[in-house]
Amino acid sequence: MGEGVEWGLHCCLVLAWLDDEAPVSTGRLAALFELPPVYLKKRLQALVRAGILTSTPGVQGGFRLARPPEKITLMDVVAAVEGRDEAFRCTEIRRQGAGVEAPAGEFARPCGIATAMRRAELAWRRELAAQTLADLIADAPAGAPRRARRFYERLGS
Amino acid sequence: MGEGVEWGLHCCLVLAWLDDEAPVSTGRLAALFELPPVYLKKRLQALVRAGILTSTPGVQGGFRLARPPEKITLMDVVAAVEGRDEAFRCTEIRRQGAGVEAPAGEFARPCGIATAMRRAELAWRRELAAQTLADLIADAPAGAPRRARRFYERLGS
DNA sequence: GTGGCAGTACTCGGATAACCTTTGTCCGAGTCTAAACGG
DNA sequence: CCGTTTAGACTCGGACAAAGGTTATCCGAGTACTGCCAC
Repeated sequence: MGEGVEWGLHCCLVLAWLDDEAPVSTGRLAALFELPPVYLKKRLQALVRAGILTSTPGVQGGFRLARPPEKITLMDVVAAVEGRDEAFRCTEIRRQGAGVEAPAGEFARPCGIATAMRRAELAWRRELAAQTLADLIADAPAGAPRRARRFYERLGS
Repeated sequence: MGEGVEWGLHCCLVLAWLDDEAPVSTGRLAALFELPPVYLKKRLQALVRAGILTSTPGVQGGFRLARPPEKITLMDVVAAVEGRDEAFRCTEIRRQGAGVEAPAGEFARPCGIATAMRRAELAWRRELAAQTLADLIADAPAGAPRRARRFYERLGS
């Protein structure tokens, strides 16, 4: 899994901490975590396409959360950054080789291996969908949001 | 996730179907699914290193299951092929940027994001560990094992 | 005829290239600010 | 002094290279079979 997921989640968390007063630019977000600014922007654009963030162009522009944190699940962010297709991809090799002699009806039911892998991946998705940004905010250390705000305001000077 | 997982699982299933009469060579396994033989061998070697398969060199050599199918979980195969490290890797970016001003004790507890991601991944692993090769055998179509054996024997001619 | 032996063919194992996804970077389109100018 | 205009600078957005990982391949070490030879 790419590092963009970690970046996206932390950025969303910071955006929630900053209380949506004004859009936060890529440079400011990158400075908050010492990340490469331009590449971070590329990843945030994926979140914009998924409808998790909204972007406002122009000077004083930037990103902000499109929904309240309670309405954004970790699954949303992961799917936006990493893609919506499943990790395990069944290529139906059971039909090749020895499978070409099988009656066609045998492939009506999905491959058992694909089913098992999909079941596991579904458990993963379910767990991710059960956690929202609001839950992360609740579990975060108490001082972190305040420190982020102070750091952000000092950044403007 | 690489395609080697699908290949490895199907090969393990075939090895179980063939009843462990004799080692099955890479070429035979590749023919059973029309896969590139040499690259398939590379992936099976990973299963050997993990102790899931045993390999016997020499003519008439090949691979066989190291344990009965009830003792081989999908998690074992996936971990052997794909690696044992977690998909989400926390790089502790919370300590960078605004985090450098935080008191050291704040980082005693693990990052909430990493915890949430780990929880989801644990659910995935738990689901994979709950399914064994024997379960896949039970759910497979009845005719498939017999057809695999016939195809395999005709391959020797 | 039978036991031993050497040759041979076939197998796994690890080291070696090609392709592709991911990572990282750049420049153009659009927008708000702010200063300058005229009334 | 105030409204308008115009230049500027900063932002996002998508198109463009470089790197690491995965995919695919080749050659070397080892083993069992097979045919041959000696006894």
